[in-house]
Amino acid sequence: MLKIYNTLTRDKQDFIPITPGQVRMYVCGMTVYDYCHLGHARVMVVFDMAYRWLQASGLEVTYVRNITDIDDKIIKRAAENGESIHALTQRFIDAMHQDERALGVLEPDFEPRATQYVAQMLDMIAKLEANGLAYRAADGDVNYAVRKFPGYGKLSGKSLEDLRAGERVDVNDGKHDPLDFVLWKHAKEGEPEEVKWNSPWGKGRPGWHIECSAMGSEILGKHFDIHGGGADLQFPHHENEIAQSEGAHQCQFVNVWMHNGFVRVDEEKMSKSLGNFFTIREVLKKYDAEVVRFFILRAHYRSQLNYSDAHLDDAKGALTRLYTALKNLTPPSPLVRGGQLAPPLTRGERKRGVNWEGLGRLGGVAVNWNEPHAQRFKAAMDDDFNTPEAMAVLFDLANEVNKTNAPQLAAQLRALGGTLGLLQREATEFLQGSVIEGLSETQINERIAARITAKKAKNYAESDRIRKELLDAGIALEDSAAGTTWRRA
RNA sequence: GGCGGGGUGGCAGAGUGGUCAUGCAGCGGCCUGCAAAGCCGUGAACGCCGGUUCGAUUCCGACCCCCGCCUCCA
Repeated sequence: MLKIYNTLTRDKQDFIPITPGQVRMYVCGMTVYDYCHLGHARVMVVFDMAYRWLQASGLEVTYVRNITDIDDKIIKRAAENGESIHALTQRFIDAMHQDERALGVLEPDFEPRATQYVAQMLDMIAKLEANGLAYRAADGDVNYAVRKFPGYGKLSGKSLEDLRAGERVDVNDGKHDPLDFVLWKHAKEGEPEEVKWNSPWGKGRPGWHIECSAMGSEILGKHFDIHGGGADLQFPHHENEIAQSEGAHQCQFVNVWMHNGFVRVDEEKMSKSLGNFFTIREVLKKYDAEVVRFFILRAHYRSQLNYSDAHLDDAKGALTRLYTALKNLTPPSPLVRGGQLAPPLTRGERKRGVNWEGLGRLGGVAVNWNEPHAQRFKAAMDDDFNTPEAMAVLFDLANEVNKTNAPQLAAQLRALGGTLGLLQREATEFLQGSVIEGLSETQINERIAARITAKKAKNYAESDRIRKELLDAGIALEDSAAGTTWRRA
């Protein structure tokens, strides 16, 4: 039985879908005005992991992750660049998809863009107004009247009084209460036509919070199973979503709220506002994408994760151990193409019936769920997606593989790794790496041949010299009964 | 200040009322021409102070420290 920690109730509870056998999950995605950083990578990977595990558990999952493609920062950035909003957002949406594919993140079932759901947002604002929860302020904006919604603060555990005490808000602009938030921003002079929509309240654009409420309920319904996002969205974003959705529909919005922990750098939260972020593409120049995915999944999704090169190196070493166990023992996933990390199935592929058909079927290698390691793995994952524990099982299994050389255990290792989106490549491809600086594969093989000749002549000084030379070039040699192989050091 | 989450061995990171996390690093051994990889063995931890208990890192209380949210933020 899968248990999930629910931020709303602050405890781990059995996960019971609203509709038996089906899960509807919504995750707050990116605001696309820049490249994604490692913090975004964590959201993508963490909820991709959850998506995979829910499916592996036999549930039919509808996964929605939105794109915010209208927002103050976007407008500002487009103006700075002298490019249209659409051109800017499309550019970064494309970049985001590239990053996701590299990290082995499956495409969500729906990726709605805010600008495509303005009608639904207006509809929702109208409902809120009709229910006495929204009002038009003197400055023309339509605001949510926080005081009128009795449950406000239930997610974040804050009361309106608490919030007011700690207020650092500026004096305002027509709000009845400083904590009221904007649902509809009225258009101002000088703003491009591209960011204006007609509404009963005049031309303008939607506030950020209403976007997710509207897209979520439009695609998944008024009441759905799981809503996720980064821990920083808990307040006010998710709190406001609850106020909007429950205020408009008069029913419970979401059963389980999931929040992932932050990525930190030098003991500080990594964020755009602090300017201390590493973009995914920057990191991928230096580290294999699967190493990054492994690094993220090696920590529990709710804990904080400190980023540093040393930690990435550590993750690389650990993943190398797993792939070493797989070396020469199992075929790679047939779905791996061109050395890429387990690529996502496209919607088309899934419609044609290409899917996992149960746990671990990613690469066509099925998990044997009766096997003890698989049972431990499942128990760990069912306990609030305890990926660190599940990975420990993977290492235990790797040890068994190394001892026994049993192909079925190696296949099991690969299959279990597949449920996390890991270990689907050919082992030597991972171990040797796609980019070798300085030496070509031919050159490496020439050196190895020369060393073998020297060894046969018992000229160990020369063979050791060649080995050292290659090691200095980042190539480690390994002799075995079957011959000499190499990997990147 | 309010609310929330933490402090585990050299590093990373799970977990548990009473023999094992796991990975990297260390140490000893096997294997090897020597290495590497692998295997076997091994040292090393639970912020501080009380309490409950036969026994607490794990439960309870106080204290210290750290982090996040309260402003856009994954």
